[in-house]
Amino acid sequence: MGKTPCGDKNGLKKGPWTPEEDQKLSSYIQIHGAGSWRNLPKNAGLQRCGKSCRLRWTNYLRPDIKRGRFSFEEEEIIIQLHSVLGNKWSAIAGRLPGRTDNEIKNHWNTRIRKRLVRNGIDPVTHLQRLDLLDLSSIISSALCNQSFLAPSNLLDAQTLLNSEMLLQNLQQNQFCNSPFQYQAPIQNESNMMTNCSIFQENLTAYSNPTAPFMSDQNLNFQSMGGSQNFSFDSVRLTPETSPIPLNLSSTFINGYNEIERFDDLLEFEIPEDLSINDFV
DNA sequence: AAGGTCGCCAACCGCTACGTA
DNA sequence: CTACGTAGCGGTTGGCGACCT
Repeated sequence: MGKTPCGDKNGLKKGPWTPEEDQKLSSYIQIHGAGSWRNLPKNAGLQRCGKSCRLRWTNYLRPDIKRGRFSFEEEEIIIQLHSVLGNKWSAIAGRLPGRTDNEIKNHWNTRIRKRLVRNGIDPVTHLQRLDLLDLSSIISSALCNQSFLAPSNLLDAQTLLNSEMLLQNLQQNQFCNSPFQYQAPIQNESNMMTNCSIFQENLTAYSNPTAPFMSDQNLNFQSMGGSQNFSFDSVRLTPETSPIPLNLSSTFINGYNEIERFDDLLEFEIPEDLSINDFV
C-alpha cells in the first residue's frame, strides 16, 4: 500500500548525487521551500524521484546539519536515548540538534554498538552481558577495598568519578556497568513487583559509565517479588549530603493491574557505614 | 605494487502511518 | 468505511577509500 515507485525503471536517476543536482535542489528549496516532494523533481529539473530528493535534502543538504565527528558528549547522549527509545533514530535525532537520523543510525551501527559490545554491554538491552563476566572479580578488583564508598571518602570518590581518567578506567574494567543492588531498609507490600522512582536533588544516577541519567535525575528502580532490593548501575554521592534521604514513589504491579502510588512516599537513608558488602 | 579485506556512510528499499477523497 | 497517495521511518545495500598482507 502506498508504495512509491522510485528508480531507473521510470527513467529516473539513482545513485550518488552530483554537485549540479545538489545545486538545483538547494536552489529550488530556497525559493519554494521543502515539501511536495512528488512534484519537486519535475519543477526543479531533476531526474530523480521525490523520495530521493527528500532524503538528499534531509540527510545532506539542509543548512542546519552539523557535519563532522560526533563529540564524546553526543555519543553519550545517543547511548542514553537509545537505552530509553531503542532504534527510534528520528526520535533520537530530534534531541540532537544538527544530526540526522541516518547519521546517528550509521554512527551507532559502526562505532557505538561495537564499543558497547567490546565493553561487554548488550547494545539492545544496555545491560551488562553477565554471561561474559565474572562479576565478583570485577567488583572486587575495581573497588580494591571496602573503604571506597565510606563517607569519609565521598569527596575523593566524587573527584575521582568526575575525572576523565577514572571514567576511562571504569569503561575498561566495566565496573560502572555492573548492576548493583542495595538492600533498602523499608517495608513494602509482599508478592508484588515494584517499580520505584527516586526523586532527590543531590543524587545523580548513572546508567552507564559517563553520562548522567537524562530524565531530571529521576531513576527507575525495580525490585522483584517481595524482596526489597533496588538495583542501579552506580550512584554518585555528593559530599555535602551523607547519608542521603531518598523519597520514593512507587508503582505496584500486581498481576495485570498497575496501580500508581505516587501519594505513597517512602523514605530511607543510605547508612553512613555503607560498604561494598551492602551491594549484592 | 597489487590484490584482498574492512569500515564508513550515502543512498535505496520496503514498510507503516496518516491524510484525504 | 475503503482505497489511494504521500511522507517518514528503520533496515539494508553497495561504492569507495583506507589499511593490511
